[in-house]
Amino acid sequence: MPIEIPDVVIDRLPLYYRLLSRLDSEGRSVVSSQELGEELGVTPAQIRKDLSYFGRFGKQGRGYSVPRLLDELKAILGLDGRWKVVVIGIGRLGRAIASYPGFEGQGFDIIALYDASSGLVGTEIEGQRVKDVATLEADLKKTAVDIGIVAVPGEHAQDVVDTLVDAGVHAILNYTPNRVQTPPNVEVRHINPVLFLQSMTYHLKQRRGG
Amino acid sequence: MPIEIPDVVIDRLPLYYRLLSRLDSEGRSVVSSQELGEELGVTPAQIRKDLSYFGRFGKQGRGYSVPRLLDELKAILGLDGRWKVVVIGIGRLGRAIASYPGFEGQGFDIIALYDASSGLVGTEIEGQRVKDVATLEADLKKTAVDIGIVAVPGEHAQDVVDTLVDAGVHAILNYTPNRVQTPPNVEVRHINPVLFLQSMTYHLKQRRGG
DNA sequence: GTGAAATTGCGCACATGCACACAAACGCGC
DNA sequence: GCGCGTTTGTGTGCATGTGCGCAATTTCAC
Ligand SMILES: NC(=O)c1ccc[n+]([C@@H]2O[C@H](COP(=O)([O-])OP(=O)(O)OC[C@H]3O[C@@H](n4cnc5c(N)ncnc54)[C@H](O)[C@@H]3O)[C@@H](O)[C@H]2O)c1
Ligand SMILES: NC(=O)c1ccc[n+]([C@@H]2O[C@H](COP(=O)([O-])OP(=O)(O)OC[C@H]3O[C@@H](n4cnc5c(N)ncnc54)[C@H](O)[C@@H]3O)[C@@H](O)[C@H]2O)c1
Repeated sequence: MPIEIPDVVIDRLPLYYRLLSRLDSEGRSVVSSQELGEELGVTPAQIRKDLSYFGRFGKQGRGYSVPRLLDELKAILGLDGRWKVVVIGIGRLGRAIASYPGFEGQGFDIIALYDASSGLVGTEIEGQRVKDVATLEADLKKTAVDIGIVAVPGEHAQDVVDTLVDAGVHAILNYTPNRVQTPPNVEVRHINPVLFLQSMTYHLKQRRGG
Repeated sequence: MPIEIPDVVIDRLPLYYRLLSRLDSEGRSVVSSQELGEELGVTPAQIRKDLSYFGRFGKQGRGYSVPRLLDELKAILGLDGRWKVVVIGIGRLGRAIASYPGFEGQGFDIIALYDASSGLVGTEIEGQRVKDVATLEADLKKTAVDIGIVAVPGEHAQDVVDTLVDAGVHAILNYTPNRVQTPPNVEVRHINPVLFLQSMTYHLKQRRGG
């Protein structure tokens, strides 16, 4: 690997991908970095530079072929296959996640749901039988899973993550407010709406007080 | 305002705040930037510099008083009062949000729930009567609201946001996958788990393919 | 076929954010 | 009250990321 690709670039690619998907479904065949930039609120130069890390996909004087660029991004991000996902913690949030069509639609197959409550285990949620979290470890050893989505109460997050990581899961989406420790070769993303609210209140306060 | 405070700094303050809250509840009275840094995975210098934008809260040779620093952060972030929040779209996700105790516990009062479905309007969710979204505009004019949480289907997000913004709401937490346009004086945060998954798959692919 | 308009890819300069390192300040033990 | 270990606040250099500007290339009209 000659050049190292910055993480900020990787984080922007899904945004490009999403916009390209929309343009493609609208039948657009060509688009310029200018137009992409306007739509996403970033500079055209930014987009061109980001894409140039991976190849020369555009044509001068014309722009980018929408289906071509979409395919390239698909390959770069690994969205040309399907990924196996499990959800742990099928409470109110977990149920919303399990029923969200946006995951399946984007190549993420929710192959199992896990909970610890005896009242829930065995029931059907969105056509899936909820399994006992006690069987998670054994299941993971039988069937490799790519991504774990964690929606248990915060105090159990680390335990669940440890089980996932020990069984070879290398990507975790953590909905609990607790930070979890993982080895460096595991990707973790935290979703905590309260942190967003708290940074917004700073700005609200600024606007008022001056 | 002599110095401009970078947004990245503001975004880190809630992390510090959360850790300080925990330490405070554990009875800790003093903490060093070293220890804060270890816990959060950032350098001690980073933390000291961030805090120094707002004042000199530490004591050399000792560290920071936990209750003192907690109070300072509370004041800086505007968490010393309460904020009025409404949730629009009381589907599966909206219900999970409405029932999440983490908002009330941090000073965010969910004062009303809105939906468009006649089947939902009038029903009780978590002790709140679901109101008709048609009354949102009029309600906002009567009672000022600080933050709007949007959990409607993506295609209605812009409409709902326009209503909120027109009525003077300056902070929006958008759970839909659609980006929304707002004037520059409105704070918007997007929560889109799919974007996280898609950046994680890039890294997963890297690890496999090399 | 030729000139004009458009748009990419990229070198380069600038801005921003981060970590280091150190003087100044504090607490504690004796 | 003095010296030693600790830790802050900040000046400074460095790395990283962003935007500008332009040559090279392509399209299109006539
Ligand atoms: N509801 C929200 O909008 C929201 C928002 C942000 C964060 N969160 C976080 O998401 C998590 C879940 O929230 P919720 O509202 O769905 O809570 P919930 O109480 O409705 O659901 C939690 C579920 O996890 C199960 N569980 C408990 N321990 C478990 C374990 N060790 N293994 C597997 N399952 C276990 C419980 O049986 C329950 O079904 C919490 O950490 C919460 O802080 C929720
Ligand atoms: N469920 C998830 O985990 C999840 C995850 C990520 C994103 N999202 C997004 O969150 C949003 C809601 O998801 P959901 O699973 O709760 O969907 P849902 O269909 O269960 O709920 C949507 C609710 O919005 C109401 N609604 C529709 N139009 C409205 C309007 N104009 N004003 C007010 N209310 C209106 C509907 O009556 C319904 O009750 C969607 O945009 C979805 O893409 C959901």
